[in-house]
Amino acid sequence: MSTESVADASLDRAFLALADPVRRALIARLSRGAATVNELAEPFAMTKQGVSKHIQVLETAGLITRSRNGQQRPCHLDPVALEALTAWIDTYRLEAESRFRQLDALLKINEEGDKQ
Amino acid sequence: MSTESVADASLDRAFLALADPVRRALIARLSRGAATVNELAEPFAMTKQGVSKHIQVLETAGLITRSRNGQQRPCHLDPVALEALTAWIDTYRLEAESRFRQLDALLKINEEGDKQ
DNA sequence: TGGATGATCAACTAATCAGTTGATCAAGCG
DNA sequence: CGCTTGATCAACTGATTAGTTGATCATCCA
Repeated sequence: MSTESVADASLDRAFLALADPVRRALIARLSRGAATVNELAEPFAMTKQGVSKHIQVLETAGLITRSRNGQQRPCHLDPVALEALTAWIDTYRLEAESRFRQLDALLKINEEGDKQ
Repeated sequence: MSTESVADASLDRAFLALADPVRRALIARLSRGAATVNELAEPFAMTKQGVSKHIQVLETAGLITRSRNGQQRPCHLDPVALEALTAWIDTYRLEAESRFRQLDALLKINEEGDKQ
């Protein structure tokens, strides 16, 4: 296993970006389609600057991209970036699950042995 | 879609726990089997107290559990907690991917129309 | 009992983060 | 050109985080 996969600073930014309910709500909204800062800011009891900062965090983390439409700069969710995160988690989740299954099997064998 | 799924404070803690290379390395190590604080601390240029704090963050986030073996308190990775995170991400990733496919199909139809 | 070991608690510092206000930039419109 | 609107930049405050040192707790063992 490469050490990079845990020391990668882009994972720092991506997971940190998800560690905030406002940013998760932004992602949930963007999964239903692109939106501008004003549209994204509307549901929140927060200034537009505040939301803009959150969006910058998401963009720096690579989770969203921006386009240009006149004055507006719509945000788009990037599914590929999200997949990189699930891929990281699954690497270790599946390894741990595999271990658990082996352990269960081992315990079962010992139980059978005890009966005899 | 429930609003809780983005405002859940346990997701805050879990994603924040992953937003640190030391803690990700601990998870990578624990995916290969349980380990004590001393064992986990060994590879790091950090005090044991520092590593112990990271472990507490992981435990509070629900990503690991502790058991008791005499003096030792081994850490175990919890695959179920990891799966909750991939499940959250996948909800929005799949939705966004589905949108992208629809958009691609739409563009393709317009291209065909232009030819005629 | 008394010492060694695994691990945590408490207090402190330096750095980072969330949110605000006020100013600024850039594009559209009369 | 002037004015409005979408969005960002800059500076600042309060809260949280990462890491340290020193002390304490709990368990094992001679």
